[in-house]
Amino acid sequence: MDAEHWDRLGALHTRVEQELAKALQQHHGIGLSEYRALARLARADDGELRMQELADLIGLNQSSVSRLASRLESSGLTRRDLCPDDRRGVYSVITDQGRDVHEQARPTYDGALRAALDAAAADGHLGPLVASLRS
Amino acid sequence: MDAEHWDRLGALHTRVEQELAKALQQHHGIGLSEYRALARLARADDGELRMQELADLIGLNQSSVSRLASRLESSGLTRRDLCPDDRRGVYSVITDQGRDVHEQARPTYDGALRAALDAAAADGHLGPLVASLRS
DNA sequence: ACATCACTTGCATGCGCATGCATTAGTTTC
DNA sequence: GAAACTAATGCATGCGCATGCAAGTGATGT
Repeated sequence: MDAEHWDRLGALHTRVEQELAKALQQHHGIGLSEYRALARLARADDGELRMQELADLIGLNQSSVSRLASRLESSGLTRRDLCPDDRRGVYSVITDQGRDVHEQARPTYDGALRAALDAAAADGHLGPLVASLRS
Repeated sequence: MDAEHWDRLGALHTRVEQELAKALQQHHGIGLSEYRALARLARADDGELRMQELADLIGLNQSSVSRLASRLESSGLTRRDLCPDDRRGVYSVITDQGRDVHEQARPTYDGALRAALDAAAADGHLGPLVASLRS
């Protein structure tokens, strides 16, 4: 895995993420980070996670997650809940509406992922890489 | 390759790219896109590429590349050159100083890539993925 | 003339870094 | 032991930056 191969992987990543983002934005009005946060919350116990946990799980830093939670909150997809035993802590909790949006968006996401990978596999430059990832 | 695997690949990508960016910024005062543009220009014929070519090669928008070229230009690493036979076109051309910076930065980039991948390989969650990429 | 192409520019968005505020934990002092 | 200081932790906010999209500018071709 040299710089050349990493470049190709980056190209693949960029393309696929762009397609995923476009599909989610178009069909559900949410971004990629929003979707991933909802997905993590949906499978968490009680649908809630501490901010920093969420940050680690979706690979964003703490401040980005704070703003992300604000966006989700103002869309009614999550709410904030104070941690009872440590009043510094805040839970981000998925709402019923958030679960609905996630349920509806999941097939969009999965489908767009398959489509994007298929398209990349047909690309002469990226095809072999995709094939090796799928094996 | 389902959503779960794609998530892991994204996590790996994010981590490694961050390390690469940090290393380049710290040791050479340039960002990742700047480095990649220099690398592409350095190996192009006469060290020059049309804007759109460069955009395709590094996976950025054409408008982003226009701004990227501006940044490189104001740092003296590239210059713009009008295309003689098609006056709509603009070449971005690497300067001697740009080649120097690229030569100096390349080992930093390659070393940071190796280090980041080694670190990820040691991670229980990402290790298998890195191993499969390296095979 | 009109459409197209290559690039630039205005604008909005999402991100990371540095910082600040509130809370908690640990340590010293009396 | 209680009060007071000093970190350390969890999150929010100000700021700047790179990016994408959409509209604009100028050159080319038909």
